[in-house]
Amino acid sequence: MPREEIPPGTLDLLILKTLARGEEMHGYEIARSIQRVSEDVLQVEEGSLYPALQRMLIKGWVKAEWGATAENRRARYYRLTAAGRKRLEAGVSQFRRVVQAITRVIQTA
Amino acid sequence: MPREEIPPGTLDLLILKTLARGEEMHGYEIARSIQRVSEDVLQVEEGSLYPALQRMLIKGWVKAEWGATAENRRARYYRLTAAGRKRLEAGVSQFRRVVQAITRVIQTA
DNA sequence: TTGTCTATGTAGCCTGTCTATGTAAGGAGG
DNA sequence: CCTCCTTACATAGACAGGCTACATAGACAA
Repeated sequence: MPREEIPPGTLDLLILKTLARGEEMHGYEIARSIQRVSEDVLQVEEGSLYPALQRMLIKGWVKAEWGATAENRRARYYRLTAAGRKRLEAGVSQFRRVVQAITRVIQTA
Repeated sequence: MPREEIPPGTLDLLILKTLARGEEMHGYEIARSIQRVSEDVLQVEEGSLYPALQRMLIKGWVKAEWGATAENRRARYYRLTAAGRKRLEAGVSQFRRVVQAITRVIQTA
C-alpha cells in the first residue's frame, strides 16, 4: 500500500492531537508518532512538519523550548497551549462535519 | 452552522460522484446538487467549479456538449466517461483510506 | 429599463504540502 | 582518525487547488 499525502489543513490537527496526549515532544518525534499511529498510511515530510510547527508557534497554539533527547542530541520540545487545545477541539469537530458531508455525497446512490 | 471549505482534492470526487448517478448535468446543476446532498455544508464556488470541470475534461474523466435547459438557457452538459468512473472508484477508496488514517490519529487517546 | 436569476468563464491570490537541499552532532565500524 | 548512517532542525522554491472578484450574456419580471 502506498503512503498517502496529507490533505492540506489536516497536518495542524494531527500535530495538535499528538501533543494533546500530554508529554512534551520534539518535531521529529511527532512526525514518527503520526506515522506509527496512522499505521504507516500518513507520512509527515520534514518540509511540511517544520513550517507547520513554526506557523503554530506564531499562532500561539504551541510553545517550544530547546532541550536534549535521551541520546544527548539537541531538540526542540513542543507542548500544547490552552489556545492550541481549543483550536484542536474546533478543528476536530470541523473535520468530522466536513467528512460527514463529503461521505453523504459519495455514498448517495 | 457555517458552510465549510472543500478540502483540496475532494472537489473532483464530489463532481464525479454526482455525475455517476446517471443523468447528464450542467455545471451549475452539479454545484447545486452537491450543496443539497451535503445538506448545505459544502458550498461549491463557481471559481472552483468551472476550472475543475475543465481539468477533468482535459484528463478525459468527463465529456461535455452544449445544450439548453428546460428554461431555454444555454448550458454545457457533462457526463462521465469510463476513465472517469475508474478514477471515481480509485478516489473514493483513497479518500476512505486517508480519512480512516487521520481518524485513527485524532481518536487515539 | 432596471433588476434578478441562471449559467459559464477568467485572473490572480493564498494556503499548505511537496521535493530538494543544507546544516550539525552523535555513534558505529573499519 | 575517517567515513558513513541516523537523528534533528531548517529553508527555498515548486506546485496544486480552492478562493474572491470580476466579466459576460440571455431569460424573464416589475
